[in-house]
Amino acid sequence: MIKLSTKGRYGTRLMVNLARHYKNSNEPTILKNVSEEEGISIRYLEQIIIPLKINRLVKSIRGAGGGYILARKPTEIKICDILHALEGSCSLVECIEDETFCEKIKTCGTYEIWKGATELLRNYFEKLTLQDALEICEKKISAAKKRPKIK
Amino acid sequence: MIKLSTKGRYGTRLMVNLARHYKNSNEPTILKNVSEEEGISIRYLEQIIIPLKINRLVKSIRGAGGGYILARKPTEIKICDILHALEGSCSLVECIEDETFCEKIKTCGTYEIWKGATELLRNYFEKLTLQDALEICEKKISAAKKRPKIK
DNA sequence: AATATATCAACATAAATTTATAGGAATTAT
DNA sequence: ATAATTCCTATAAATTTATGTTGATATATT
Repeated sequence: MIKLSTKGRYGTRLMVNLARHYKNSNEPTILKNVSEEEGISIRYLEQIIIPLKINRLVKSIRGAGGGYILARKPTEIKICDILHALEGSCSLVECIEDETFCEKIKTCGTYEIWKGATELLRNYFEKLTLQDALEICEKKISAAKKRPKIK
Repeated sequence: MIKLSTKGRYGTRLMVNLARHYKNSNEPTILKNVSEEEGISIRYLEQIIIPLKINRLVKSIRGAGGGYILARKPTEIKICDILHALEGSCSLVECIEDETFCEKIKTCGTYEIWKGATELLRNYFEKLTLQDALEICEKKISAAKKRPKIK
């Protein structure tokens, strides 16, 4: 019903992946590796990373030894920035961004409901950064190592 | 990026429309009228109302003089019920409903982020009822009447 | 200088899902 | 009987999701 698109999901995972490498070294990360680690095809990643580059969330380095790196520190990249870059909006329904989208706004009983939900989400994603995602991620990985899967 | 589907949007508007008639009389409302008032095709409304009927949010009366009526009072129908009926879930990503959907959950840094957002939304839609939508709607309509559009 | 590695770009296409329309069968009040 | 209405199934159109192809461009390594 309310679904985050694959672009949003994959794009965020791509950014978290870059953030992990960013922390370990400043070497650029190649999409081939991201593809293998995240299980997303390179072709699709190529399409998804374009808006992230346009919005200056990542930098590309061409040629052999090239790849992608974060344009800023993980603490300075909000999840909201990523979602916004990947589709230009974070609103649940078109009419919130574009009031001409639906002529019934003036008497619609649902408009305010979707607007409230959109603001909740926007506020939530404004407060979260890549750093938060990174910390969640590393916590889970180290927990998985300490408690190795039996059987 | 994060979009409410037309089923969710139209279905909720359909329910608000029924709620308005519910208040005024107990006569069943026909989809033809809803279609004209909401600007949504009858054929599409017919499809959308099926899950609402299955989930006992509306009752249908067949034949001439038939139509649809709310199964319960507007105060007793949560927006969450409607959204849930229309797709079986209110979660932003599949993996929250179905943990087998993605094998990377154990180490994914984004899972908790989407889960948090989903819970925010769910909590929000749990607290809102059709009655709330109805009140917003009537407030707007009476405001529009008092202050008629000049020009 | 040649080679290998990557991004970059512009397409094309295919599969899946969502959105929307269409035709007619079944049911019921009048 | 007739008209009104839901109910059921099919299909069309649009969009999203994903892969494939070809080749240009940039750069590190040999």
